[in-house]
Amino acid sequence: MIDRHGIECCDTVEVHEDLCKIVTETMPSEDELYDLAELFKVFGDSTRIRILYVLFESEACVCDIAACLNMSQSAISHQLRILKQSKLVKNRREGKSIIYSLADGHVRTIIAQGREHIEEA
Amino acid sequence: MIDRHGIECCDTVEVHEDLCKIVTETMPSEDELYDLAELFKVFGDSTRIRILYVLFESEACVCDIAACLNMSQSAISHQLRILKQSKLVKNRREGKSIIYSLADGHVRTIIAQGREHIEEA
DNA sequence: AAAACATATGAACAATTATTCATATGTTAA
DNA sequence: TTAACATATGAATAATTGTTCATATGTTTT
Repeated sequence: MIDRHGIECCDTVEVHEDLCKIVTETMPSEDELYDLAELFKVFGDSTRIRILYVLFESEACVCDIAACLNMSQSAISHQLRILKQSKLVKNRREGKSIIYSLADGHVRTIIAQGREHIEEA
Repeated sequence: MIDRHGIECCDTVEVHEDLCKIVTETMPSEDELYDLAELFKVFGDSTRIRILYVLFESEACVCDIAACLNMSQSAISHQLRILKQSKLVKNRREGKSIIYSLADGHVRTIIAQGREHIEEA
């Protein structure tokens, strides 16, 4: 049995083909897989996770977050942009400041599940 | 008010300092933040997500997974190594093959939450 | 109006990473 | 033992990404 890369494959052909059939049926679309990976990439940076932990406690403006995390305004602003693009965070203007807050309950759940996994392992 | 980067910060000093205090208390340790980010990075690649979707259906050997996803054996093997390091996947030998399977229920939960978030947005 | 404040953003650089290619390791069959 | 099979892995390359620096945008105060 030869796959499309020209590599011979192991001999359990029946199981093999059944599995491929089921998988191609249940696998999300290319677009959705891409979006999913993009979403998890956003969680894959400790600066962004720290920002989310700040917002777990309270909404906050950019300079508050920067001060709490002891990082530059620019770095935080760039990261907030990414968090906002993936709709994990929303913002509103209040005078000169822009106040950021969590957009969604999923953020907490996803991070909680991640921590559980790590603690178990 | 000047933060440690020498940038002037906004004027709401009281709220500001209270928030910083609470945040530093509730924020996980540096090590745990790093581990968390590392874990989510693993989900942040569509090839690895596809591999997980294969394993949602059934345990499978490397060449089965490669064939299902139409990718090279080497690419899949490299990615399985990363999935195993983060304990999302486990393996056992069976003759010439190495059979991979999900290590944990958290994998399904985390991916399900991710999909929910995307569908809502 | 100008000055000060708060945030956003483009360019650049360093660091990380996914895949390919070649090859090594380990298992089974002849 | 030798050949074939299944998987793992090191090196190399291309692509992505986080931060800094400089500067732009938008708001408020004087």
